[in-house]
Amino acid sequence: MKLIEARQQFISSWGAFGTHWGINRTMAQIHALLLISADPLTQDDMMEQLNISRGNTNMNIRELINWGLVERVLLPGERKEYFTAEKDIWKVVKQIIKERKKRELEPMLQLLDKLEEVEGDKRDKQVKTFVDTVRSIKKLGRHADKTLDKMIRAEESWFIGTMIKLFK
Amino acid sequence: MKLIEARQQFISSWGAFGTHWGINRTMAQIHALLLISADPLTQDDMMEQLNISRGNTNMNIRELINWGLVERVLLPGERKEYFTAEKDIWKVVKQIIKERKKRELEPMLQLLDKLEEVEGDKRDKQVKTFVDTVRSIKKLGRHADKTLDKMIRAEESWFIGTMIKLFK
DNA sequence: ATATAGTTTCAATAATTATTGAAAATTCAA
DNA sequence: TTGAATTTTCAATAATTATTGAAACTATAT
Repeated sequence: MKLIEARQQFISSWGAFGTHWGINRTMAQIHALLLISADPLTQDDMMEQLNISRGNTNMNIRELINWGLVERVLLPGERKEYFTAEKDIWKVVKQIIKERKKRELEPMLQLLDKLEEVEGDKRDKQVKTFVDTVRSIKKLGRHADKTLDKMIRAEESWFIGTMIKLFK
Repeated sequence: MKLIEARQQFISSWGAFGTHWGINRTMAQIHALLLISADPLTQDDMMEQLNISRGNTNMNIRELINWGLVERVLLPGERKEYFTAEKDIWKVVKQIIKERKKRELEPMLQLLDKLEEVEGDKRDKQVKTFVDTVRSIKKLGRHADKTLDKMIRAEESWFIGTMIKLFK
């Protein structure tokens, strides 16, 4: 397979993969393109390579910057802005975990705290089932939260080494 | 907060949560409803409680069954089908991991194997960047795959105990 | 200051995805 | 069998989400 075709496939499946995880296709494709580009790219480079409009490109680049996955690079003497993605995949994964934890897991845990205090007689089967479900989700959620916290701070080598020992 | 309101909030946020992870709102809401229902429900129960059509209910129940999160229950003497969700949250999490691993992680790893064999001179900067990126994603992906395999087989108590020691 | 290159915004539109509801198929009891 | 109850399918429609492109804005060079 030629490089050009392999790149195309990579970008396209990264995009499809993203959509399965609640990330829009274009955002995932821009990320993919930057991951496999040796040098920083301009908006126009991305528009051309991915066949997308200027507005779409711009919005999704900024979203990737918000996620901490892409950064602006200023090349000396150049007027245009360039963009580059973190290439260290372990760092990328940690960054995504960090963001999703903050955006989704933490608010969910806060809600569960509130819902656990529902009024009513625990001898009522419906009340009991509700409270039990909320409690058990909360318990697992809190463990996940702590575990992910530690992962975010861990080195890849440590992580992989430990996992190998643990799960051998 | 009254039970009725708490249930409503739980269902609604479980639905919103799902949409952030590529799961459709209705499917997540049906799952939520079953999780907090003491007894099995019929399609009509769900239609009424969630205000959704028969077709939508039916399709999403079957999808939940495909995911291994819900099962049909036949009550003696009853003509109608009843449905119930696994209440053990650790089992639910393991089942979701198992399915997503099979549906998304494994095909991605297969693709990466193929893409790694791209033609071209490794001294070419573009080729090198592409291959390096593919390799590093593959490496981390394989570790994740193995780790998740072990998780799927683990007991919750074992998992939590180990994680606490590990990450204390 | 003005012109030009570059970036951002956002209303309009397109594309995608979810939902409905009625018809078809299935199941089961009489 | 027949027919009522129940489940399933799927074309049509609605709702949601993504994308465009042109205008507004900003930064920089002359």
